[in-house]
Amino acid sequence: MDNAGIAAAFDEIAELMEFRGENPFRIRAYSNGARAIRDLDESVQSILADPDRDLAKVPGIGKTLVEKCQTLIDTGSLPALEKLRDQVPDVLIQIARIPGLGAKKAVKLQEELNIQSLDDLRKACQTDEVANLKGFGKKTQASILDGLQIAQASAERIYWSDGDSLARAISRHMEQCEGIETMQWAGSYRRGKETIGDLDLLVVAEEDSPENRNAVMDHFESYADRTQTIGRGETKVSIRVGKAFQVDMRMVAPEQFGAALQYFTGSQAHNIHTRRLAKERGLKINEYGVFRDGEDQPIAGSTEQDVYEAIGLPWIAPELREDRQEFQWASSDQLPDLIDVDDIVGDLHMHTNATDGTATLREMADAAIERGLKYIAITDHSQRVTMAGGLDPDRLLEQWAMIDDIRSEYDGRLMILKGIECDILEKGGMDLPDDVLAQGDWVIASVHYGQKQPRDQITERILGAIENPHVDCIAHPTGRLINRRPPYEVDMDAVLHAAKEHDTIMELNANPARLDLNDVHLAAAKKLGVPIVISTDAHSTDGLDVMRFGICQARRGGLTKDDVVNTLSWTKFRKLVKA
DNA sequence: GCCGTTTTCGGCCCGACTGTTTTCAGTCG
Repeated sequence: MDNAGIAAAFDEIAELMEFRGENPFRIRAYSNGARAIRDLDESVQSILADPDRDLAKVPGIGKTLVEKCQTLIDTGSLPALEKLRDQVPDVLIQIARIPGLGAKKAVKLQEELNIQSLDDLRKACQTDEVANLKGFGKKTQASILDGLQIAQASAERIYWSDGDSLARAISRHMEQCEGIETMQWAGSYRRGKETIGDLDLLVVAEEDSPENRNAVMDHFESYADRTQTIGRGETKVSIRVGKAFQVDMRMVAPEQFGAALQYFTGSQAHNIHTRRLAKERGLKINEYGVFRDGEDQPIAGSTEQDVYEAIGLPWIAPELREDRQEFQWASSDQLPDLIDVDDIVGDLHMHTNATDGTATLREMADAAIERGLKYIAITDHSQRVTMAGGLDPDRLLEQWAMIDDIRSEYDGRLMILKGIECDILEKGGMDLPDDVLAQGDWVIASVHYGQKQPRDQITERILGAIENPHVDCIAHPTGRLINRRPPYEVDMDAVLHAAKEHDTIMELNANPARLDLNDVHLAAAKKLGVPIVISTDAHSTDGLDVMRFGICQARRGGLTKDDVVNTLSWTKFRKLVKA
C-alpha cells in the first residue's frame, strides 16, 4: 500500500471516530498522521524496510501509527478501520456532509428518527419531525432541506484555474464599488492549492465605519451571478455563486488586516503551528492581531510581516503554508526564493495540428513569441496514440525537416526544437525506434495506455524510458486527472532516484486538470536534485497560457528558478540537452 | 494518539456564527 492509501485509511478512521464520539484529540491525531504521511516525500514502505530509519521520528507519527502503517502494508487492511466501518452506517456520513450538520447532529437524527437514507431525512423534514427534535428547530430543518439540494453539487472542489476566473470576475465587480480601501483574496486560492472549495475575500473599507461596511457588503451581494445569500452579519457575507459554490467576504479593520489575512489564508495546520509558537513565547495570535498573554492591546497585526515577526520568523509565502517544511526553513533562514512566471523563457511540450492540436506549427511559434518565450519544443504524439493521429517515423521526420527549414525565419527571435512526445508502450519500450529518436533535439516520454497495470509493471515501463539515452524528460509522470482519474500506481521513489541517476528531467505539466507532478512529488524531486521542466502541453495557442497554473504548483513544491530548467537561457539550456 | 528547554502526565489553536437555548453545543474555517 502506498502513502496515499495509508493516509486515506487514517483519514477515514478519523472521520468515523467522530460519529463514535471519541476523544477529539485522538481523532485529530489520526488526521495529523494522515497529513504527515500524505506530505512525506518518500514512501512509508521504504522507510519501514530500512533498519536505520525510524518512521516514528516523523512529527505526528507515533508508536501506534507506525504499527498501523506496518499492518496496512502487510495485509492491506486495518482491523480497527474495518470495525469502525461496521459500526458507522453510511447514511451518517452522508448526513454529516450536509452543510451545517456534523457528526453529533447526524447521529442524533439517525438514532432518534431512525433515518436510513437521505430520502428518509427529507421526509422527516417535510413532516416537521426534525423541527420537533430537541436541539433542532424550524430553521435547522429548513437549512437541512436546502442542504439536501446542495450537498451533491458542492461535493467537488473546483480547479484552481476556475476559482481564479471567478475570483477575477468578482474582483472586477468589487472594483466598481467606491469606498474600498484594500481587498485581498485569502484561503486555499491564495495558497495556490490545485483545487479550492470556496473563496474568501477580505476587504478594508475606506473610513471604516458600520455604514461604509454595509455599503460594501451590499455591493458584494449585488454580484450578478449570485444565486443566494447564505448569511450576513456585521462583518461577514456569504453568498452562493452558480449552483453551489460559496464565496465569503469579510470586512476587516485596517490595523487588523495583516492578522486577518494571515488567519484566513491558512492552512489550518499552518495556523495551529503559528499559534503554538506564539504560545511558547507568551503570545496569543487570532484574526485580530498578536497579543501578549492577558493584554488587550495588540503588539502586531496590520501586516502579515508583523505577525510573523512577532514570533521571530520572516514572512512565509502563502504557497508554503501547509505545515510541511516552512517553519524549519523560516527559522533557519532557508526559505526558498520561489519561482515566478516571469522566470520562464521556454516551453517544451506542445502539440500542433499534425496530431491533436488545433494550431499550425507557425501559429504556435508566433504565439510563443507573443508570450515572450525564447525557445519551444514541438512535441506531437507518436504513432501508438492513434486517436490523436500520432506520428510514425516518416511523418515525424517530415515535421522535423520542416522545422529545420523554418528555423531561419525565426532566427534571433525563437529557437524551435525538434521534439516528440513518444509513448511508452504497454509492454515496455518506446513507440519509435532509437535511430529516429536520435535525430531529434528533445524527446519526452509518456504513458497513455495500460494505465491500470500493477505498480511493478508500470514502474518498470517508466524506468525503462528513463534509462533510454534518447529520452530527455518524463511527461505527466502519474497520469492523474484531478477529480476525474486517479494517478497510475507508480513507485515515485524509484522513478525519481532513476531520474537523478540518468539525468532525466521530470515534467510538471501545467494543465490545470493535471498539475502532474504534484506539490509533494516536486518537493521530493527538489530534495534529490532532480531537474524539473514546467510545460503547458498546449493543444492550441491559448493553451500556452496555462503556464502560470504550473507555477502555482511549483511554488507549493518550494521550487526556485534554479530547480526549473526552462528558466535557463537558450545558450545554457542547449548545453544541458546537448541539442 | 502525540508530545516534551515547566517531559512520562496532562495538555492539545482560536474565535465566529447559528440556532437553540436561557448559558450553550455544534459546526465551521
